[in-house]
Amino acid sequence: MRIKLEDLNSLDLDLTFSCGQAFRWRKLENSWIGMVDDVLLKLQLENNYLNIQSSKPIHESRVREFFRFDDRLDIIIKKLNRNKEFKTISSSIKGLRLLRQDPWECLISYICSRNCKIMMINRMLCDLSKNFGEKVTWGNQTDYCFPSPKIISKSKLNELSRCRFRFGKTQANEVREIAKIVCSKELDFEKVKKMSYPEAKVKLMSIGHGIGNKVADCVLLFSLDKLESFPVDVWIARALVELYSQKFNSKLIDKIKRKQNLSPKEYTLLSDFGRQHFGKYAGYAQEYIYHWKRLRDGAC
DNA sequence: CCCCAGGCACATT
DNA sequence: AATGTGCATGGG
Repeated sequence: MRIKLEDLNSLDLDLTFSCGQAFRWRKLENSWIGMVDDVLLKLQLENNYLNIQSSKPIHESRVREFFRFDDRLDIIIKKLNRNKEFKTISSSIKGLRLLRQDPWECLISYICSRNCKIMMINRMLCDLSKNFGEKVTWGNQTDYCFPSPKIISKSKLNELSRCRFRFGKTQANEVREIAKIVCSKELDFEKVKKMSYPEAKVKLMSIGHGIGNKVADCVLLFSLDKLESFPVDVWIARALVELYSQKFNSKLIDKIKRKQNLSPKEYTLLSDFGRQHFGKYAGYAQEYIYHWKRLRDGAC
């Protein structure tokens, strides 16, 4: 199968899969390999086409949904470019798309992301999949489905904590507790998806077990269609200081430069700034700024 | 050996 | 409401 792209700037696979939004995709020569639902995909760009090979049939509409091809990237970037600081950034980053990920996998991914390097996040999620997910083999490629909430909820803490979590059994327990809450439908992603951004964020944060401001905003942006979400991590905070220093007081700026943790109020101040500044596509701006700042400061 | 990484929960002030 | 601390892995 192949999907015709709007133009050459509407998709860059390297940027989209290595910018730190999704964690289990891998590059093999000229293509990217990973899972969508229980299907193993091999993706390749060729001129204006996205070529898709899959371990079993997958509908084109599902791939379009995953890549958010319903978002007109050219129009979104054009709107964001009215901000002159952003225009400079976006001029060097073409074809970075937000993905529409599975909310359950996305939530666990960002639980694992806390205070952790991206390389280690990748590994934790691959450990989880390899140890608890269903194996998929296709030719000489092997991958694993992300384990269901049910499987994780019934796992033993000792086995779960073999997945090399940043905070060991404490974090394994968080993952398992969240799995139980998802199984019980106390957290129903389809319902959260229908809520407004503020309502949805309150709902996610009410769960606890490691879901704070940052984790909630990432899940809302990357899997629950809340494109106005503007997650603030250390990189975004530093980028905002660099780009818009005149907008913040010197105490906050100093705190960010010293790499001290932000209070909930300070988080909200920065996230609200992003939203007010960039509007309903603030999340796209966030991801471009995140990638730009990391590249600039030589993050690995 | 040192450092610190897409934070959060909880105790203390 | 702000600040401090435990969490406890593993790569550079």
